[in-house]
Amino acid sequence: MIDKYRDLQIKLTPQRLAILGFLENNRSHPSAEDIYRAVLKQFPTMSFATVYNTLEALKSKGNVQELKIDPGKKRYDPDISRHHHLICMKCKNIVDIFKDFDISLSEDLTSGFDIIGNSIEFYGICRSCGSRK
Amino acid sequence: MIDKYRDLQIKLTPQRLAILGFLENNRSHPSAEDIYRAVLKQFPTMSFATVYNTLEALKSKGNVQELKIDPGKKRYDPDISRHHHLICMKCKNIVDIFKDFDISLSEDLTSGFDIIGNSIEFYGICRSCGSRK
DNA sequence: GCAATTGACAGTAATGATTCTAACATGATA
DNA sequence: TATCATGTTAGAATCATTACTGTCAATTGC
Repeated sequence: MIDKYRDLQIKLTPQRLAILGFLENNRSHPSAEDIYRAVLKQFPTMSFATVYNTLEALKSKGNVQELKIDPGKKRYDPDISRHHHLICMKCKNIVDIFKDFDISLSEDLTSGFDIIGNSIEFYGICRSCGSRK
Repeated sequence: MIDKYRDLQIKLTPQRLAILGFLENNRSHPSAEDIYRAVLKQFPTMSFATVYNTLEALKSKGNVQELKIDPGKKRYDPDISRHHHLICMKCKNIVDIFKDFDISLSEDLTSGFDIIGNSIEFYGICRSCGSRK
């Protein structure tokens, strides 16, 4: 576990390992609060500051990506491979979409921007929200 | 001006007309505060509540769309035609991209969601931020 | 035309997410 | 061991947003 994250080049404290452990293989795209709540069980003194600090460290090392999908709160995705998201407009559940789309921009559309990347979000209603009415 | 917005089916008060006037042909994707500041010149008693209420009314009538691009604050786009956005990762400037991409999802990728729409964001560095270093 | 209802307004309070701060603890290094 | 950098913590501060309240103006039914 420790070996796995050694190349992150950040100090691996117990709190950070707990956060990393919670994020590992986590497909739920948790918010800072979700992470806080989960890690609180192991570390009752955990504070939000530590969660945010750790997320910031992981983000800057490119080990976690911040999702802007949910207005009002950030959500975090430990899967940094290229993929897209599908979000339920009712319950805000997010699922991953692994498919490549060709959406390159021709020079005349970039307004002089240096393009670095893109992301695609799909919106809809998930099965359980749809069947609830 | 009034005629133009009559079909909105909302009461057209002077404050609302000022907001509508500011939004008309506005390509800056303003935040609630941008709108508040702009309209404050005409209506020194304007309050944030009125800005948010009006935006909510316009949104529910489908006359404005809320952008989730900028984490920490919502931004609003009076252009409701289908288009995408390119955002500067430094200054958060947003420019419109008018181009159609074919990004439909095949049935096996939807996880049972009823798909309603999608949006594409491009990320990069705008000319002035790039030349600043 | 006149009360009653509705909707909008401004101001303010409350909330929720995030960031900041200062004190303390810990670990690595010399 | 002493020093230094970094991480943790609790709480305060901040920012965007939402909710609430009393007031007022426009609109409706009579």
